[in-house]
Amino acid sequence: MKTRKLHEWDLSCKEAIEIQRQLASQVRFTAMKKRPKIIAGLDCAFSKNGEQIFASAVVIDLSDFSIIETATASRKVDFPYIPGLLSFREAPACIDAIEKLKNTPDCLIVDGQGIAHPRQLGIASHIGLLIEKPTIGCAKSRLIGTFEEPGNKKGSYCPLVDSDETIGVVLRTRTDVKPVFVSVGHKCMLEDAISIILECTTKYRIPEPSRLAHQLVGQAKLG
DNA sequence: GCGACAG
DNA sequence: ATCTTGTCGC
Repeated sequence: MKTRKLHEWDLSCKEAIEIQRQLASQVRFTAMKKRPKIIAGLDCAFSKNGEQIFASAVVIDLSDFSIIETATASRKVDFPYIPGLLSFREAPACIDAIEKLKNTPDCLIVDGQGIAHPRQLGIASHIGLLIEKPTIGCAKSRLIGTFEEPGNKKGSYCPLVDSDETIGVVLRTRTDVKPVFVSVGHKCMLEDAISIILECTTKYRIPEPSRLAHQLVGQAKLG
């Protein structure tokens, strides 16, 4: 699928932060029109020496979780890992993989935060703006915000709060298993994000699209 | 200055 | 993210 170029990627931290501030105002929180049928998962991995980054996208049919299409890409790493600036390190490779997809998913789940970010522009939101499609951030740990421990049953969740605002939820995707951090990426509402993540989660803690993308990128990294 | 800090 | 095997438990 097509993506658009919103800015350069060869940036200093200061420039990257300024771009995040500018892009954050473009994020939209609109209700998802229809229940998504085709969903994609995205994930990255790095070579042992840390010089190469790999990204993979897996498109699945939500009705039966069958894989419709997959794509992988790799390139040289050119930005360090800095909390809050993750997208400048991983998004370029992700975009490469996304551009190889022939199908256009109704929604894309990204490994990381959406608006639950210091400047409301986590990697899920950033990628959402680049592809102009609904995106959801599903992270395995917290970046910012405070929260109470959700009930231990699958489906229970607690708000993730920052400055008196609900920026996401801490969601239990499996009974008695560590919860995940879900936040809106772009073009959807928190309620959409929660239901979609739960709908995509079956046997494991991580939603199926993301889990499959993780497996695939692990393969791509090997050879 | 100290502690926190997606992947 | 990455370095890494077996092992306890349902």
